[in-house]
Amino acid sequence: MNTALGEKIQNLRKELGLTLEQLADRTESSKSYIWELENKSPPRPSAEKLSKIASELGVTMEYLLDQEQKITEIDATDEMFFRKYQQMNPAVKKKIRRTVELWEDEE
Amino acid sequence: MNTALGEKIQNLRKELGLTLEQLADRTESSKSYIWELENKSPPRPSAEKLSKIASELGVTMEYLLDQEQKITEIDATDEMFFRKYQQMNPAVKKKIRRTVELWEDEE
DNA sequence: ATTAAATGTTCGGTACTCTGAACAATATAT
DNA sequence: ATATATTGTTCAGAGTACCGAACATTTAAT
Repeated sequence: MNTALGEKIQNLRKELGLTLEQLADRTESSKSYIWELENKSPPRPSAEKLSKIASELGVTMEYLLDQEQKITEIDATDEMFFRKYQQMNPAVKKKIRRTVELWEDEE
Repeated sequence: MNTALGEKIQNLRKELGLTLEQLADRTESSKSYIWELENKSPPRPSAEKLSKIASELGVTMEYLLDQEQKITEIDATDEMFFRKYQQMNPAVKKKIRRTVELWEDEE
């Protein structure tokens, strides 16, 4: 059985191409526990753990917890793009920003 | 002994003129537990509880937890970039996304 | 000054978080 | 096809989040 929180974590983890162990290491967790969060019900992690996990996945804790789909003006595709962008290293980010500036006025 | 999180909760609670019992009732907690959070060390509440408490106190979980940890605050520059990106028309957005994908693995 | 009401504190117990280590499955190489 | 490295899954147990109920202190009233 799968919960909303578990699905979100798993989706984000895979988007970032991380294994359970990698995410576990980066969040001072065990991989068995990350697995439980993703697959077992109901996951009820500590605020500390969830904070680290959210941070590593590039989202807020609120996003992970929000049961009902948050009604936000942010389009899902854009959001995914932004997460991906955020994870990139500063030099590449800068390059992207400069490039985008060139296209700023394009129709 | 008092921790950062405990102090923040207590300060906010008193600012709002709430008793332990009132805050407990509004967050599906017991007053003894709220007291522990405020006064005992180290407080390590579940994400669920902290979410309700933060919501009731009118702050984010991140604010309550924020101290030395909190690695990935959303960078202001990134956020500005994202705003700009969102305003652009769909065709250009797509072009940007494709470009970024190409640079995804760059050093 | 006494009493009652409201608020805060302590404490024992239950249920659950989180771990390490073993086991299972899948991917990758030879 | 077989071996081995990588990733995912299960599980027993240590430690603690969280509760209810008793106890203590402060506040407010008479």
